[in-house]
Amino acid sequence: MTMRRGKTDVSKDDAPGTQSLDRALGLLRLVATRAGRGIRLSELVQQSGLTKPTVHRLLQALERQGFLAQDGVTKLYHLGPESFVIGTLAHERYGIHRAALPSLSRLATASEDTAFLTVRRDWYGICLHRQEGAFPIRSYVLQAGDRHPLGVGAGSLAILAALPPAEAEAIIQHNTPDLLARYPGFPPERLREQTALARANVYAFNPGQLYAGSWAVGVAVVNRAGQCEGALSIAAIDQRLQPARCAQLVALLHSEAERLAERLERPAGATNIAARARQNSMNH
Amino acid sequence: MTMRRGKTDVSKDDAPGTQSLDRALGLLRLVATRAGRGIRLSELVQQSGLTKPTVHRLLQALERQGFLAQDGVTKLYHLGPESFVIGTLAHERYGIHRAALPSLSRLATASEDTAFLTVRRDWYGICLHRQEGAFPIRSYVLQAGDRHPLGVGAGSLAILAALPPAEAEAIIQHNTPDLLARYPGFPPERLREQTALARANVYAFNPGQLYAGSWAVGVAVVNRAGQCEGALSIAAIDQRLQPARCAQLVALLHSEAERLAERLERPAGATNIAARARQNSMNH
DNA sequence: CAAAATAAGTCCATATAGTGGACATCGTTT
DNA sequence: AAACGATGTCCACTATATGGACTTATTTTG
Repeated sequence: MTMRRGKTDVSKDDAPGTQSLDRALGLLRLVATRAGRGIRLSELVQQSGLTKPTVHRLLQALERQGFLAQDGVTKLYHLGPESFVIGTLAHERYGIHRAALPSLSRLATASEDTAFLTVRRDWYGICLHRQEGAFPIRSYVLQAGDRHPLGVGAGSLAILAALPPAEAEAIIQHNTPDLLARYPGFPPERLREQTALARANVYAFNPGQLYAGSWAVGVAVVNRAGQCEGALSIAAIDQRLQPARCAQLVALLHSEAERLAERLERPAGATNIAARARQNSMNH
Repeated sequence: MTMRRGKTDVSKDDAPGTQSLDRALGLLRLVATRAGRGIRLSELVQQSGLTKPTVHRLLQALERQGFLAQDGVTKLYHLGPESFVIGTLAHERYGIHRAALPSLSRLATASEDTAFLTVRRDWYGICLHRQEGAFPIRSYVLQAGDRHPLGVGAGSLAILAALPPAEAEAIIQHNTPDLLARYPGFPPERLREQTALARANVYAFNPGQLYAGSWAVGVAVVNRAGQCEGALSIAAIDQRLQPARCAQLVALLHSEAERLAERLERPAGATNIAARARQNSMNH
């Protein structure tokens, strides 16, 4: 999440020829983090570590191109229509979100708590969707757009545990500095234990480690090829995740994860690939 | 669609301080155009008018950031996971796509032809989704991601006709050079006639003007505030769009457009608990 | 209601960061 | 096995993005 300028740059954006592009896309991602709420220029300056003129200029360009939109009154920056279009078109390849919506609805309705869809991206888990249930006490610990190191949070941990052990270990090692610096509740050693436990249980459990009182359970969505596509999870206050109920919810999650995996096997509107490919030669 | 380098630059990307960013985002958009199919480096070079090293470097950066992904075997560039994430998060603000899917399914099933969702972006109409029906003869004139000047195509024309006349006229004037250069079937004068006709009919009709034999009808999706959010359309071969059947399809489109408009009135991101709970019954 | 503080937005001299011609490499076609 | 077409790389040059200093708008405070 750090984007320092100058030689002290920590993040390894060191490939040449594209500094401003990296910066701009980083900003775009930051705005996405606050999806629906909007974000102020000053906060972007602070979060990115860039100077104000630079941030402003990049935001202007992103807005001109339609990837961002600024509210004329509040001055808050939001995702723009092009972001929506791009994402909609990407759905053809990464359609888990669309496919997961019914499952999330059912989970939220049945459990009355909050259901989440998390996907992996590099060494992080990203919350793509949050579906609230009827129960009146809700935690706002995890919002759509939030990204945490894999293993931090129930859905994220479920994904980590579903990966080949060697890969999971490599990810933990990669994330170690970040974990030590920003996640006091998640020392790498503890993450290893919990990953092993989650692997054995075939579900992940987070008893309020990120924020006390905010508990959650999650299960991975694994396709026929054995690859993990994401995770479904349910968060609730601790009283509502005691063993008996927890087991029920895990069963529910497993059943929905399986349904979702099946649905992913056959992408909804897609025609057969060969026909599509042949169509390409039609365009001049 | 033109991105020439040097002083001859035609497109007015002339705001300073962000040349490479503009170029990169243009490339991202080009890749999105070929969503699902992928696009070659050489084609991007050709389409963008940029040099090969530049395109390559920008693509590398976009890939490093996750907005693009390159197929290791075919070398084709596709939209990457970050594009999907960004778009998913933007859905909260621009959710017409998600909301329209059931309508598109019903339209494709009922008509057996191909149903489209088109949205406006600046002076263009963008095809966001294509839902194929059972009828075996299908045209591939319009694909998800394609963008044409507003008025070119049934959905696009429906949007143009739904705008305030003054705005529509401004759009046509803005697009005039592009229309004359690239759309021989759509001289501005003809577009004016057709817009007026579509406005009077409350549906748009395209009798194979883009490609002979590929006919289509479209209607605008207008919210309670009178704003046009997009358009639904159906394309078929000419034999299947003769007056009697055309009238049927228009009726079908109107009913779906109305349902969609209603659904858009209560955005999914609203905090209202009751509304949320009601949203849950979306699962089919 | 001034005055101070905080935020957004702008300018322009400077050097750093991106550019593209030329070259290297890989895979396919004849 | 030689020619072609495509992707990918290098590096000298200068066009380009940068950010310190400044202005303007909006909110908070004494």
